[in-house]
Amino acid sequence: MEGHQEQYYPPPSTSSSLPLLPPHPSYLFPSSSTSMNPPPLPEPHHQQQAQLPDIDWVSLLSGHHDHQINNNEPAAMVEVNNNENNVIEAAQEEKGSNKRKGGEGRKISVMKKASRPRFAFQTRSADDILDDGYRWRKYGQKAVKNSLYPRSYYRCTHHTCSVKKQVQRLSKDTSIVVTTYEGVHNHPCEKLMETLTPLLKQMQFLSRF
DNA sequence: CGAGTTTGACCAGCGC
DNA sequence: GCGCTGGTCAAACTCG
Repeated sequence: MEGHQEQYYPPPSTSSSLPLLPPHPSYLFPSSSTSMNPPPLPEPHHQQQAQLPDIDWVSLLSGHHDHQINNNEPAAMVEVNNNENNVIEAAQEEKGSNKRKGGEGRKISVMKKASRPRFAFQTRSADDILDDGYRWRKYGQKAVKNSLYPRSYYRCTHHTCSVKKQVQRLSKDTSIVVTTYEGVHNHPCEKLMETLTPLLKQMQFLSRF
């Protein structure tokens, strides 16, 4: 686990009743529909403790399933802050020249994985896919050990954006969907722009008077 | 026909 | 070294 620094939301030591929210688009956009209802915020920490089953967050975030979190409190949200470096772009360039399935490309993607911030959070939803305002393309699905439900892998469809997310439903509580975001979008959210553009125009119009 | 999804194959990392 | 597992690729397929 070198190069990883895990942060928990909320931090185990805090007594605040509301969790800190990571800068994540799902908190800006409605889920599961195009309505403007508030997005599904994580429940307060004490409620999480009472209701949610144990989740192997380390496994979720690191892709490794044998580790355990020492802290006994289940986290509502976990951020893994890695050192941001420029491996990503270098990797993408090299990836383009690599036509082989797996192989070197795989090695590069692992480097990428170790260098990007990741946020995991869970929501209660009947739908696996949260409508977070961005467009995603599914590129894989895998059966996961100790889980009845497969894990789905998505990539942001924006051509300059390499953000990924994993979506998995908990087998212990099938109403809970765990979403792990990897990376940060380098472009505005399409739905946010769609929503705000007419408002901004109206504001500009009104500000003339 | 283009964009997105499905799915089997491949590879790397890790534990034993 | 081997087997297991997670993550990714890419051809085939589906859908609007």
